[in-house]
Amino acid sequence: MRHGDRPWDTLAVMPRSVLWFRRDLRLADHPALSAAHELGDVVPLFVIDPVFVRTAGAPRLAHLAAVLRALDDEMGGALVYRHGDPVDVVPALAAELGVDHVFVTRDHGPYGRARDAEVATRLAADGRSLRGVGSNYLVDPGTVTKAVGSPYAVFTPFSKVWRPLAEARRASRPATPSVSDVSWVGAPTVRCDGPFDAVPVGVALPPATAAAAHEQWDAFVSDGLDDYDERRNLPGVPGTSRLSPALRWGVLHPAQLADDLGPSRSHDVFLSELAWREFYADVLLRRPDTARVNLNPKMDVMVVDTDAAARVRFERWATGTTGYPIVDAGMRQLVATGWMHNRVRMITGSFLVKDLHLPWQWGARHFMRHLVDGDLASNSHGWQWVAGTGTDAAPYFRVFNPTGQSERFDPSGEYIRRWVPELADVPGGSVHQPGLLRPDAYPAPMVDHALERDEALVRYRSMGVPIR
DNA sequence: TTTTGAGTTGTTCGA
DNA sequence: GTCGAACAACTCAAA
Repeated sequence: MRHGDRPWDTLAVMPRSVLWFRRDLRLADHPALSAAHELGDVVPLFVIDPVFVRTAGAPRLAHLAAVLRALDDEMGGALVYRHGDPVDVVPALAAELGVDHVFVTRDHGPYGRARDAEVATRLAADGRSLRGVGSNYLVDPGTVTKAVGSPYAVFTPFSKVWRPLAEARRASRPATPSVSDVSWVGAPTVRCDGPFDAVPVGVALPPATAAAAHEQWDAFVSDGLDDYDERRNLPGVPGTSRLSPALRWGVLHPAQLADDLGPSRSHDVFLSELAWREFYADVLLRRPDTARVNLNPKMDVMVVDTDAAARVRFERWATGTTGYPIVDAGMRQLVATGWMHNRVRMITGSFLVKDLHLPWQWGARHFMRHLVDGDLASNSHGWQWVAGTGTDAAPYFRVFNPTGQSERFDPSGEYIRRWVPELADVPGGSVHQPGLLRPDAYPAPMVDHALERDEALVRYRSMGVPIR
């Protein structure tokens, strides 16, 4: 928008508030929207924050752009985009519009909380307010505590407290105003431009519209959810909902998924996965530094490799040329599509930490750059779980065997053949055996798993301190 | 107050 | 091939 160009002056109605969208890119089941709507006409805003654009890979940006386009369409093209640091942009827009309130869904991440605190301060200096309503979770991070008030560091006790709270949240939520009831006050002269328009889209992205996400969920509920317990671990079959990107951006709220869950074992396992997401958000809220450092400080003395040779090993891992088919398949699926099956996230993660002896932070950063569903809390603590530095109560000697995992969870080799095309002709189960595969076309295993497993155990034992 | 038992996702070895 | 033990020892709630 050019300086001095004030489209608001020509509007027939005066907006009463701004709804600043961040990770809540939907119109249904949206408490902040409901609250804003009660005050009157709403200006919907999305701020293109250079901090995000800088750190996000192409599929991530492309998916976000598609989601925003879909949301904008639902609002009849009213969505207002602004570029820049929200700390400057949001108070400036509120002043320009003369609105007293900026509504948001509360953000519980380290960056989001610091940003929102600063925005709130700036708005308050002007006599305006930032009003946080609702969250992207069934239970707000920070609510689940032990009897003494301290947070949980182990999942199972957390989830026992979480479940009834989640059910209460699911059962009681504000009515969603119908889209036609909301008076969006947009500005047609303010277009989405800049980095988003230049995003190359060469991969199949997750559903961007709320309708498509709901359709995908309904399809999963009718065909998949009942077998979730068994099939979720098989990367070669569509046994998961694949809705993590929709949850990441708030195209769906987890309450909408929980609505359809019953008492069966498989449904319960799915609810547990939602609980894990909320557990990790809770841990990161209470320990914002654990996106970078070990949750368990006793693990800080653990020796990891960071020299030039380590960087070379990291490159082979990142490019999917380790010579371990299941690892390479996963790493290539990640880069090609912006998504990786969860079972394979664990296998590739374990390989980076325990076979290559690299810092989990290197793997976490790579995942965050590429994952369309990349969520700081789930990603950081998923990695810490694999590395044995985080919330896992199990001892350190749990080391994944990439070949064994491959044989167990991709027995037919279907997943491997899909993502490692040079092995497409290798028949049946022989596709799991590294070192015996097309030596002309496929790399030999870069390390010997048995040796590196021993090396990892030696390093853990040599810390000379209790593990926890 | 102290003790006890279970804890997302594992592997290997030896009987 | 299947099965239990060993790996080694923290957190948390219930008894």
